[in-house]
Amino acid sequence: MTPVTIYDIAKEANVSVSTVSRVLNDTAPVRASTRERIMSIIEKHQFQPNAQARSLIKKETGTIAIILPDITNPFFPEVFWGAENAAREFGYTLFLCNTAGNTNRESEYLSTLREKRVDGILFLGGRINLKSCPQHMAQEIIDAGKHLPIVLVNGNIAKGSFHRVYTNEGAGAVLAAEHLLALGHREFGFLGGSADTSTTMVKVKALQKKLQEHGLELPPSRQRLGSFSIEDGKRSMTEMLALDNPPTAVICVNDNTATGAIKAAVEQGLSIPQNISIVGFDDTPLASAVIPELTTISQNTYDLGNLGIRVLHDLINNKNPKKQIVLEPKLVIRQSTGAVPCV
Amino acid sequence: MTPVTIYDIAKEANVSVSTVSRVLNDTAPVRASTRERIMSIIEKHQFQPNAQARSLIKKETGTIAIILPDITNPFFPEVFWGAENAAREFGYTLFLCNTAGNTNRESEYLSTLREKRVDGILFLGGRINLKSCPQHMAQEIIDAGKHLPIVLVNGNIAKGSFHRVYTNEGAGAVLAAEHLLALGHREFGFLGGSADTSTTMVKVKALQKKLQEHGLELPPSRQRLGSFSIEDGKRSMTEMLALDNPPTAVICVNDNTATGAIKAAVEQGLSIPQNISIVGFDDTPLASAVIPELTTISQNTYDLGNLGIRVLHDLINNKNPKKQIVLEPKLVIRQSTGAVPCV
DNA sequence: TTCAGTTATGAAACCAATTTCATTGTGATT
DNA sequence: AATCACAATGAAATTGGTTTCATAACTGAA
Repeated sequence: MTPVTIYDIAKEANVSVSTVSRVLNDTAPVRASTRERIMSIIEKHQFQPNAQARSLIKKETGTIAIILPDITNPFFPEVFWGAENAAREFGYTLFLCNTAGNTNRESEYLSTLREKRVDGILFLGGRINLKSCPQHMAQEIIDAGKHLPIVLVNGNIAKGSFHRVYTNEGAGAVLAAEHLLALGHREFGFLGGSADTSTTMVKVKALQKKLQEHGLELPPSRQRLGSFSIEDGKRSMTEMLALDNPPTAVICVNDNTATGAIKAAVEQGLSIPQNISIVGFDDTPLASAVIPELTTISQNTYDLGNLGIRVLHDLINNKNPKKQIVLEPKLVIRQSTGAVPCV
Repeated sequence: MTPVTIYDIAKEANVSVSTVSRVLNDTAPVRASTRERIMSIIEKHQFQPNAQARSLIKKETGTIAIILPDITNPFFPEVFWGAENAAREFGYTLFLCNTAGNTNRESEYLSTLREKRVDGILFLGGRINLKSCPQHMAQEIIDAGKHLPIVLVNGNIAKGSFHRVYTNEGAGAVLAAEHLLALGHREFGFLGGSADTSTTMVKVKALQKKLQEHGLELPPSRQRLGSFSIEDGKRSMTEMLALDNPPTAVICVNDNTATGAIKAAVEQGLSIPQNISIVGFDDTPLASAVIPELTTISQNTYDLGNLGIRVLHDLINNKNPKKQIVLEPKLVIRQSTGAVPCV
């Protein structure tokens, strides 16, 4: 039951623990015959050195944590997958910490992770995604940052000096707008997300600016915020369709809400894209699963995680990575957008 | 930069480390004034005890690993979420390990996790989901099981004596069949999954048996296996619709393939459920996102993870949990099934 | 006042590895 | 044969905590 230790191996092989350690880590020459004898004893007992003891002295755990709001949102598993593959390259194991948008949970995890001496933290969403995350609200994150490397993905903290990897979401909103403008649309709507998240407001702002350039506007009645869920997208879209002047083109904060929007439109007897065009965001698997398939803005989700870990790895090894990496989104045209309907 | 240790605290407070440890763990009475003095020094330095050092002597890490095939498959995030909430109750942090169906990766993770002395492992999919996972193929898992507690979720290993939590998937297939039989269907098809996974074959077997009871059969031409993806579901469904005698009711291995099936049917100009009925499996978010919404078999995905951790926790604490927990699936009727079309 | 029983504390052992330093053995060079 | 370089190994310190054991100080009862 009690696991065998390096001392047990040493004893059975009639050598000192130093020698066993050398065999284990190939850190100094050991006579071939001795090495083989030790190895066979290791095999026999299926001995595995205790990583706790090792990291105690090495001052590194080979462990990184990913903190994110909601793994059941299909955007995040893709980020995780990108992160995990990079982590594997460098030999890290990953803690996954869901905060469920709960600030307490965020703080708790931050504290636990510091106790467990993770080598670094990849932080997505939560507080760092607030429209403005003021310093006092992010104190635990800033404090944690003093003790270990942290990389922020798709977010920021006012006055924080964290390394960041993020998508230019404003540019994404502009891509969507340009696509719809080219199709002749002039009546726009925006759907989903909550007003205190930057992922929402950055898009709204960029969209408004772009429309203004074309002498168009995005009236408050055609901005319906809320949460990031399918249900909420559906509800909001239903409301928007009941307006006196409903939009002919709707841009959504993510694919979830866009899916909800499609459902609402279909329920109202509308055809997509004949009667109304809908654009999603993120290009999650949902985008191509839905009928009609969603035109959406892809944001290199996999790379967000993958690059995040690479930056973190450099940070851990004092390699001075670039402070910011900005990824440019792409427009993916599918079936949910088309020419403006004739009036 | 170098983190402060319990020795630093002790020195600054003019006490021994034992006393600081007592304050930290409340393991023996400490004079109030001393306690306060120590506490304030701890606060001042934001001292956090090193969990590595602690677990070295306590022989527990407060860490559990979840091994699963593919976190981007929407079934698994829900399992993880259930697991995480139970884990939090007991104070565990979770490693997440994606194997991507790769046996090597599975073995590697198993080895790393043992080195890192996780308190236990929750194992889903992968080898344990093979139609028959023979002992020699699962040797690493069995070996790992000798050294630490493992709970299998939705899977099994021949001759292994692991604790298990799983859904009665055969019963789920029967529920789907009964629903469709009641709607008058007599021409059935089955879609998706790979022939060497038990999650696929259990359903096929149960379905065949049920149909036989009604004097019906499931000919090989109407069983199209493959992978678990949307794309594959679509491809298989297209093939099946090209048969001389296409089915009027199709049961799918999961919601992904069912979604693919819907897309294929729609592409062929069929209406659902007027021309053909489709049933999914798992009740993932996809099931209610898709249009028409999927009739599907719900398998208490959240509980699978949540109960899995509870069993594991009992196992870790020698509390002798039940060897098996079987969850019964439920039929969720939505829009993708209807009466058999008149001939 | 003395004795027992707590309360409060420190010294040192322990956990399981790595690493430094010292020592011995070996073969090659002069 | 003496010297040197390096191969091969062990003893002991170190990492940062927890825990046991011993002891000093205090409290209340006899």
